[in-house]
Amino acid sequence: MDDDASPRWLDDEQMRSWLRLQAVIGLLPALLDQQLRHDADLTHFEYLTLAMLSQADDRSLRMSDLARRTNATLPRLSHVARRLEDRGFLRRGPAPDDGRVTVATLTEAGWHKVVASAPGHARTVLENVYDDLDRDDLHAFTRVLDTVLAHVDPHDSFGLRTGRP
Amino acid sequence: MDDDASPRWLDDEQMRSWLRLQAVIGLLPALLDQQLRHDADLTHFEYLTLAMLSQADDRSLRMSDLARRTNATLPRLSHVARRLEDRGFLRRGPAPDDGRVTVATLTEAGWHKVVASAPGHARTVLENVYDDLDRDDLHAFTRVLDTVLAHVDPHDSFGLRTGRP
DNA sequence: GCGGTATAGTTGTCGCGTCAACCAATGCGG
DNA sequence: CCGCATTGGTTGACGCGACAACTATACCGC
Repeated sequence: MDDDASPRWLDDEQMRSWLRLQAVIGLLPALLDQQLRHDADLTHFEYLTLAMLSQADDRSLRMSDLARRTNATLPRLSHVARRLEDRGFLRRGPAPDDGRVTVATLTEAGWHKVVASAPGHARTVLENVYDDLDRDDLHAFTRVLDTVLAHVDPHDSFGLRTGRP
Repeated sequence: MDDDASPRWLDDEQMRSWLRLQAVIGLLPALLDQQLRHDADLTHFEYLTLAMLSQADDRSLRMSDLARRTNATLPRLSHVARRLEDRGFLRRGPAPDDGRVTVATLTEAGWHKVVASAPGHARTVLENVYDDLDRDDLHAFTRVLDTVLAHVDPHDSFGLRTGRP
């Protein structure tokens, strides 16, 4: 199956690191999801959707832009948007200038929901990831993530790597 | 909802890092899944299951142990094991000493499947994560992951933090 | 301004994972 | 030994996300 002529393997240090990375990738999202479900009755992705809207101009975004910022496919976002709309957290309407476009707008209830949920979410992130990292750790970590991102997100879909100092 | 009295927030550096970590967590698993699905017709989790069995004594493990090593719930593993058994990659049978226990054993076909898929998987991991990290990056990365793991995996379910040098 | 193509979203179907209910075997207190 | 709780696994129902098919609007050449 498309085997390389000279199959390489991870050395001991890389394997040690890889096992840990897999554990973090497996456990951290579940933890964030749990916290938000329990405290705010929101999926992490639902929270992310509302949070992105809350930071946008007029608290509104085109579905496509929202999908890009949340790293979601358009169908996925469409489903989630319907549920969030049913719960009264956002509205969807056609764009005046382009009839194909749908713009999602955060409602007042949605805004309050984000404001109420954000601190608990931030607290979870800080406690689990950043509280025990000193500045050197933090910088090294970010630099490594940037290196990885260059491969995993070659087209810079998130717009994260453009402003590297 | 259970707000702390003094809500904290991520500073700029932490936020920069967090956005990148989220991107990696969102994109890397999808990438590994794609590669294995395409090249080996296996889910990343199916591959992990077979790989763990391949490293165990007699290429056999109790379902509970296998679940722990793959970070899966028992129901999830049970479903996957049925599919893998249907495809002839593993067998399940009762344990002689304890009638409640089921032991999963890798078949010859399953062994060959792992051997055939492993190089492509390793190659993907190396190219996307480790090839561009020098030794200092690697060590710093592992250290940070260990720090994070101490929070997200407090009970050391993976048995990764016991042997830290 | 009319056909053809590209773009933006939505809807339906299917597969996987979670949760709860369930079944089977063990161990243990009397 | 005999309830009865505990442990190990499986099964079924439901929900979310991926993929494909579909609708509708806009753009483009002529």
